[in-house]
Amino acid sequence: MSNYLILTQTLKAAGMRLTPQRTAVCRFLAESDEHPTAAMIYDELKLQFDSFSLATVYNTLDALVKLGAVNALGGVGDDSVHYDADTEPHVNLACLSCNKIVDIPSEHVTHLDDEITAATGYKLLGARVLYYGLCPDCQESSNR
Amino acid sequence: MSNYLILTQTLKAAGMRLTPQRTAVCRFLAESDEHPTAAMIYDELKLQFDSFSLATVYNTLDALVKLGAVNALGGVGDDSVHYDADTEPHVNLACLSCNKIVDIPSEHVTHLDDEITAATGYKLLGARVLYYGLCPDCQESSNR
DNA sequence: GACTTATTTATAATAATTCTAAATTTGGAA
DNA sequence: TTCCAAATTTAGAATTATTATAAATAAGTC
Repeated sequence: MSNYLILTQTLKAAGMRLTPQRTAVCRFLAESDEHPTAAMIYDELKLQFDSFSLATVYNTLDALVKLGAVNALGGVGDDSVHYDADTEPHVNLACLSCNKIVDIPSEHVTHLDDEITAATGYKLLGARVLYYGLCPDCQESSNR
Repeated sequence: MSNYLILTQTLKAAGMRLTPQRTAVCRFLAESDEHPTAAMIYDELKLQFDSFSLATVYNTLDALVKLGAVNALGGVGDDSVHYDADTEPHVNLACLSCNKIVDIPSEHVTHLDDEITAATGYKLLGARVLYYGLCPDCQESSNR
């Protein structure tokens, strides 16, 4: 199932209405791999509606986060929260020089959930695994 | 070497002056396992100084984070950043209901560095592994 | 089509963090 | 020690992401 359908069906299954604004937020999230902020989503989508409000963006994002379909990534360098529609276990890897964030799959991260649940009894709702470093390109640049 | 000395020596090694305010922030961080916020540190330490400013707390914390001696944990449920003086590989586990954060050691997290370096060629400089969910106590409360 | 309720909108309110400029303190040099 | 330049602290103002509010609008149901 496409990521877009997962998001919209998640909202519907929770008894929420599928308004044009909400489906637009879901589509934008699903089609982006840029980990957008609420403001980035708003700036883009307001062009598509006669009127459109940041509050609607937050409303939709909060619902998706609470439903576990989207991860909120806070404290990533700038001071706003980035959203990631990929909730499969993976590592976010940020380059401190060029500020790109890439997703990478990880053998060990896929096992973390089970390990943590077994060790603590917490009910896990989400995770953020964020590494910082210098990407290969920027390592080169800094050597020149 | 004690955690307190690591923090103060890190500041000194970076050419920063060891003022009484800064050493107090370092001591508080080193002796706390509560992952305090800037406001929590300020509220406690202002009792020890005739005058004391939140800006000084932020100044010191920002320096320690940039130097890699402290991790900043944002987006944890309340809307302020928590600080963790333990930079050894471990999992931070936050409860979204009571906002407590606990540290837990993890077999898998200790191997993540090697795995990521091998897979990507990045030069890793730091990491934050944050899980969030409901602690056993809060799961009970929400069932009542 | 009318009704009930959820949702959207625009704006105001809140609160964490950053900025600013003046006053103070620091560590080094004479 | 005393002086000096530079770093630091302070208090408060400014900024800004997010949340709350209340009136207007749209959805889904009968």
